[in-house]
Amino acid sequence: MELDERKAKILTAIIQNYQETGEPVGSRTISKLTDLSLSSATIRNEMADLEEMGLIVQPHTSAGRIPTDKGYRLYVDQMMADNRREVAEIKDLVVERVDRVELYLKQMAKVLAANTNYATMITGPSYHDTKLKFIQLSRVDAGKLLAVVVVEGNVIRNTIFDVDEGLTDEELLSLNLLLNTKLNGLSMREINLGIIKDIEAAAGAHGAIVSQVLDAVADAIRTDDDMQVYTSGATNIFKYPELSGSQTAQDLISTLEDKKDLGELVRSGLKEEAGEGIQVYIGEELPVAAMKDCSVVTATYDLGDGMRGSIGIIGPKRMDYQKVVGTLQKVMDQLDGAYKKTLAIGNKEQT
Amino acid sequence: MELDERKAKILTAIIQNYQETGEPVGSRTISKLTDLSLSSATIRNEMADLEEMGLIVQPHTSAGRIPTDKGYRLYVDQMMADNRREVAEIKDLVVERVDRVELYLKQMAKVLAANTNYATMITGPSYHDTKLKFIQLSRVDAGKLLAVVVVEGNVIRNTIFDVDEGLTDEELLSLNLLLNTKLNGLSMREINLGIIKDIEAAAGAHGAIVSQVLDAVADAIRTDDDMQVYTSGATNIFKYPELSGSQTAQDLISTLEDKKDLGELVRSGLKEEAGEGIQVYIGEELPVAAMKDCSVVTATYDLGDGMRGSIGIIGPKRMDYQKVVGTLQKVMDQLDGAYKKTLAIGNKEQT
DNA sequence: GTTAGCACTCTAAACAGATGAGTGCTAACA
DNA sequence: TGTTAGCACTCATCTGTTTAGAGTGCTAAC
Repeated sequence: MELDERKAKILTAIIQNYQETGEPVGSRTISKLTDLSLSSATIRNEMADLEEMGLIVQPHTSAGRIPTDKGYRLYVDQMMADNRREVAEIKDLVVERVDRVELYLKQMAKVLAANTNYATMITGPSYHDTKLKFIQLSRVDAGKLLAVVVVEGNVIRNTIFDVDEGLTDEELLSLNLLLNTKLNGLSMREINLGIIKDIEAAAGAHGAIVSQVLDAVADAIRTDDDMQVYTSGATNIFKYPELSGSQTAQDLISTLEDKKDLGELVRSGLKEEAGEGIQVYIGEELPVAAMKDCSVVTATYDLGDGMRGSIGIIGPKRMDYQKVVGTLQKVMDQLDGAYKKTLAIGNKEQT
Repeated sequence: MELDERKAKILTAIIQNYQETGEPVGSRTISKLTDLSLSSATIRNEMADLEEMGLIVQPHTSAGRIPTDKGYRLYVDQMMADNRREVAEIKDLVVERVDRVELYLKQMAKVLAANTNYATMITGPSYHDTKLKFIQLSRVDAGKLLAVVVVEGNVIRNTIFDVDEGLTDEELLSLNLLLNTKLNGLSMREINLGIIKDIEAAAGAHGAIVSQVLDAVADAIRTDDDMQVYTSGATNIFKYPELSGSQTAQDLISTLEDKKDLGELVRSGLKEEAGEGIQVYIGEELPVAAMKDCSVVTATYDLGDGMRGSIGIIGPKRMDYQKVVGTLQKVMDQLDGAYKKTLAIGNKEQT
């Protein structure tokens, strides 16, 4: 069986109507809705075909049809490109006084959730490819050092750690100088054994302490919870009856609260960098069981300086894919390198 | 009407049975449950009295009775002290490698939620009374300074801020020295205009920069979101049918996600330091409308060094007050100054 | 003061039609 | 050959009714 243009139109109409109403859509509705000017009987014949092809199903006899995962997949892959709707301006994208990427992302999650009416998640960037900008060791207590690390994007990390040997103030000063000279501009990934050896040698008598320091630096850069995930708008799922059925809602909210699965989900999307970076997962395609009634659209953002992470929007299968993809696309465009600018403005306001 | 001992026993029995089952409890049940060996008819008479006193109600005619807010209040205030049950050991209180109070509290929230089966929230400590331990200014970019502030408890805060004047390395060094000398051991609250003037004078030519720096320090100490609130176990509310009724659940989860109301709620509790610091809010007593079907038990923790905040446990009105209060009491005992010890261990493991 | 007995109330569950949306099929039509 | 009108059929949903059971309040007896 082949999907001719008329069938495609009908499928699109079903998907779009179901998206709005959440109710199975019948042949009469389609007959009136489309500009095909066909009777409901004809539509019925076509719908029978579409059902045979596995693109739509009836929840029960004598009910209208709803799209299957396969139907959505077809829709997303082929039909959406055609009539790309102009995306409404994103409101409330007021990002004020942000001197930390984390806050920026949190705000972004909130704004996206408010704009789309779906749940959103954003993973914090991984800092492995981010360049070191500044390292500062200071003594806090006797035997306790504070390491402050600033990386590109003015992201600040710090740890307190113990050192075995005592250091004089002068030694600390020269160690600081040494570290900054040797490491400045390098990313964590680029710091290899050779460089470490180099620094140890240069540190002379206190070479032993270097590895301790570098460990602490690595520790500081690695975000606290391995990878941070910010979620927002979890309660939006209550807006969709098919999701707020007790068990589903519970599992979903749990998943969103837990955030562990989410990181996993998004990370897997990060690897395959196909297309324009926006990916759509529909129902069973998702690796997380709790989400089998959902669709997730993910995108990879790049704040510049190697700060890359991803954004996911979680909604019912009947989510407005066009709007979501469009919004995400738009946000990505805005985000692309935009952080630095915002940062600059933010800092100016702050003083 | 007076509440004699028998009535009290019956009220207690009703509350405890309702706590377990969540169903209105009838006279027969009480008759069998208590050791009063009274017939259901007698119990009925007593229950009619209790109802008249406003301590219990029938959801509808021909249903059993459930406690009112007033009934719970009486129970919590008077009857709980008597037979304080021995609290089960708190499991999973594994606090590993924590060098930040924030993480510690997050873990604590999780553990409490898992142990009680209620939702929990913990507010981060306010640092206004915490003593400054160490301040470090460093130049990151031209015209951009990084201020790192360490307070008691090894809590580290930082900001990047712009300065108008250029500073030489020597000037920066002496400014650092000056700040540490003048401010060490003081809390934010203790830094008054006199001290600021003092420092400005001592800074000489660069006196103007001092206020900028102090602003930044204050900014750094103030936690990012004014006051941080960590929540956990929000989905536990689905375990209680009377809360998971669509609208209530939605509002509640929203409230927990939003966290703003929570801070308010807990903050108000912080002021009145009555009793042993543990307070119980029942239903309408709560200032947050979304929580009118809930009870909240709050406690104030003190990690030492002025780091004080509070823990709240949110559950249905029929929550196990004894267990919750007991658990909270226990956690408070463990927490009392325990953070420092944990911190020390954590740091040792880390190196 | 306590208890047994009984009539009464009200909820929840179970059941039975009635309704109507929607289908599939067939036959007629262009 | 594709399209349409008509019709019988299905089934979820709604509505009203019945039934069972839990629990009460009251009264009268102990």
